[in-house]
Amino acid sequence: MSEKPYHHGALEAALMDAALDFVQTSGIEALTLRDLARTLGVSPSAVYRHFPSRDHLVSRVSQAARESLADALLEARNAVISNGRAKRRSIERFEAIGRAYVVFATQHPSLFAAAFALCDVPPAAEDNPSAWSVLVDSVEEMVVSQAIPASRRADAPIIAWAGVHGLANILTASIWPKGYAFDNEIDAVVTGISRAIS
Amino acid sequence: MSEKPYHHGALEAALMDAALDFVQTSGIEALTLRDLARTLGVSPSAVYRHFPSRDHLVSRVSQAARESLADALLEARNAVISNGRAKRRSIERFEAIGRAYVVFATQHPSLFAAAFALCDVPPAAEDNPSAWSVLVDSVEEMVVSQAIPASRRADAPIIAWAGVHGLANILTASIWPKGYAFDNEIDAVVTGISRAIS
DNA sequence: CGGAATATGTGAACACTGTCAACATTCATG
DNA sequence: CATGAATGTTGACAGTGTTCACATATTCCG
Repeated sequence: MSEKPYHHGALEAALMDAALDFVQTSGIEALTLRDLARTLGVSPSAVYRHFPSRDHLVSRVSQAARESLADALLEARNAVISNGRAKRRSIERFEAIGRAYVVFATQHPSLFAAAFALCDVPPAAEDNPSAWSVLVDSVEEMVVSQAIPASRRADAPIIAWAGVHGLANILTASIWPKGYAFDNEIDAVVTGISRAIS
Repeated sequence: MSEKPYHHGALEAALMDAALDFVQTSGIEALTLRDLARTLGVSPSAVYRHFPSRDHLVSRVSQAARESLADALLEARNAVISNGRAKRRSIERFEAIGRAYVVFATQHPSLFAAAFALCDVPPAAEDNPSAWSVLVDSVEEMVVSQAIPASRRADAPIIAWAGVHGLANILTASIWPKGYAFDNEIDAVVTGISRAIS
């Protein structure tokens, strides 16, 4: 029945959860240590027992966002029902990943922005491979299934990432030329990427 | 000989200049009204005689950055020496624009980031067409010279913008998979875009 | 010309932020 | 049980955007 135990018990995890919630609704730059502490019923300086600075907290949130994105990509890849040959299946998976990337950005714009917000605190060394390696693996699958020539093995991931990342940024940055509809252009870019790496 | 005239004379222009200088070296989020006022030898609240809020100032800086970018694109386009046919020339111009986009971003990363920093204050209605219309015009030139099929007229600008914008963001956001060199990938993406819209 | 209206700059305040040092409380481990 | 480590609090500091009352210069009109 103790109303307020002196120790929270799991502040670090609670901070991460609350921070992620807040970022999704208000954007990462609006995230405030004092707000966070307030909603958790905790003093502002308590945060410093778990994060050396606000930037470190933001960096962890950013990392979590990247993992969310990677999960969404993998899920989309695995959701592809493929009754065709390996060649066609590899292409369908690749395009599903590309679409999922842009869809994730439009459905969770603040999270997506947070995922790639450049923070002063560098992310942990081996942290971003996840989404990247999903892409690289998908390209490799296309190579072995002979959907694309092996000579494109190196460049294809960059080309693909640039395409979907650019479209995602354009769509979420409210810089959008009039007269273009979202879904049509997702298709245009994804199929364009497929042509580019064929 | 008056050491400090009460009125600055051209504060608004001076503010814009100083702000642009500052942004190029320190990034737009580090820009501070008080710093700005300090370097201009002026009181912080003087800024409010020319900009309703910091966000409006930032919005103007962002707009100026976009104009810089558009200028760089046009310059690159016009620098193409074309002794070939119209068809080949249109492609060379198009690719020069694409390269210039990415090069601008890598040479002025803070300015590029500022150009597309989403600010709470919406940019003036017809402000971003410039860079966009350079691209659209270039695509149109390729269509009339029959370098690309007319059926791609609508999608080509989006595909191209997504590609170079994505690469530019990836290169400047310090999210760069190891083992890839900048220049090689600029080439890979630009030529990839050309294939995508052919 | 001269005075009034207007434009521009100043100073002091307000609420807010991240951060830190000193102190309080609880937990864990000998 | 006692002692040190872990965790949370309080109060402060400098710095921020913003506003309000006031000071000064410029412009404009009779």
